Parts: sequence; structure tokens; C-alpha cells
Amino acid sequence: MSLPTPGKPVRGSKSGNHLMALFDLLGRSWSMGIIWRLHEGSCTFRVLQDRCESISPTTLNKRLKELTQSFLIARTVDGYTLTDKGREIFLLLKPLESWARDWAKEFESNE
Amino acid sequence: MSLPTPGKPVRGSKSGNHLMALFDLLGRSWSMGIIWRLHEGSCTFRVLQDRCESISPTTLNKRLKELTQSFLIARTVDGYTLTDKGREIFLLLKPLESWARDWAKEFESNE
DNA sequence: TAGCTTTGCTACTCAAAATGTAGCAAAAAT
DNA sequence: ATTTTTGCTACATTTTGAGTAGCAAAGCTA
Repeated sequence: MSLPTPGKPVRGSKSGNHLMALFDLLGRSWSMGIIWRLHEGSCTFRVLQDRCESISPTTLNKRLKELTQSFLIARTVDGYTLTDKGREIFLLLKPLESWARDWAKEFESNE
Repeated sequence: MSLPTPGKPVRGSKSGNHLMALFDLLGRSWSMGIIWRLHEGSCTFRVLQDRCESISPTTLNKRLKELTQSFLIARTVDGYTLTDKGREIFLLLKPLESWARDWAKEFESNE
């Protein structure tokens, strides 16, 4: 499979830039959502699918493979977990949560 | 145009969750890349297109409209700028940069 | 001020990615 | 042993993004 690997950039970026490779990985549908949901606790494919509500099994499968090969998640006997790296990324994404709440106010006052 | 608005979620997410709306917005191709490049300084469409190297004008145009309507960027007489909100998001994304460098080491040692 | 260039797009066509649904083999439950 | 659940995969369709071409408006140039 062709993956976003640092130094081997993806989707048109010829920069060889690790950050852009990360943006590409996280910038695919459900990537960040999956990391977010997995942080609630390790779980099976099925349970993760339920947590993500509307994700299709095809996409979930694809994202899981990519994220696994990118060392953000790992398979265990009973499903999928965040790796240490995955938990680090989660912590970097976490501040977006409260930011998004404030952001919503812009929409409320401008609509 | 149909946009990711908090409370009016997008791409299958029926949660009404602001964070997921944000994930959806940022999780489109080039969204984070554009924010990153715009932080180098306000610029015109053309210059931004050059900074992003391989982005197509169609996609750049679409992303710019979305990000503008989401209050992350704004138009000025001489192009596009990050808004205060946009600069806030940039600051939240910034830690990913050094993280991505460490991440790259995983790939080097496992390939 | 007439022509030439650059800018900021839009309209198209085509390729890639994501969705939706069906279904199937393996494991687990009954 | 049979049924159910799990973890996918295959396939068809829709949506998204890329890759041109080109055009109207602004700016520069002679």
C-alpha cells in the first residue's frame, strides 16, 4: 500500500517535509476522528465503527491500516489501541476541543 | 455553498459536535497546509498557489472559500490573511511540526 | 491609450477517494 | 451443531480533487 511516509511525500507535495506528510495523513477523512475515539479506550473494529457512527467499514479499514503503518495505532488481541505516538498526537489535538467551542460562537453571532 | 458549520455537521457526522465539524474542515485536502503557508504572511491567490506548490486552482479556490466562511481567513485588498481565529489555529497546529520530526525517526528505524 | 501581461479566478474533463450495501469466512456464543 | 457476531473484502455509485484551458478585470508598457 502507498502510505504517507515522512520523506516520501504524498498527494502532490514534493517537499519531502515531515509536517506535510503528517498533514496529509491527518487530513484524510476520519483520521483525527478515529484517533479521538480510540482515546476513549482500546476496542474492536466493530465498536470503533459504532463510536464513529457514520463511518463506512471500507474507510475505517483503510484508515486503520494507514494509521497502523504510521505507528499511531496498533493491533492487539482484542482490537485496536493508540500507541505512545498516537497518544502524543491526541494530546496535541486536544486543545482543539475547547477552541472549537469558542469558534462556534462566531457562527452563532454571524448567522 | 455547503460548509462545515458547528452544530450543522458534515460528511456523515450527525453528532452536532463542534470538534467534529472542525476535524471535518481541517481534514480536507490542503486545509492545514493553507493555514500553515498563510502564516508566512498575507498574500495573493497566485503567491499562495506557488507556496503550496502542487495545489490546483480549483481546490485552492474551494478551500479559500470554506476557510473564509469559517472565519479562519479573510480577504483584503491585496489578497488573503489569517484572521485572529486563524492565527489561533495555527498556534495549536504548530506543535505538530517538531512532533513530526520525531515521528520521522520511527520510519527511519523501521524501514 | 492601445496592446501585452499578470492575476484571480471558472468551466470543463478525468482520476482518485469515500460511501453504501452485500456478503463471506472465522471466531464466539448458545 | 447451529446461530450470531465480528472483521473484514468486493463491487457499484457518489463525491472530492487534479489538470488542463481559458476568460474577464486590473496593471504595466510603449
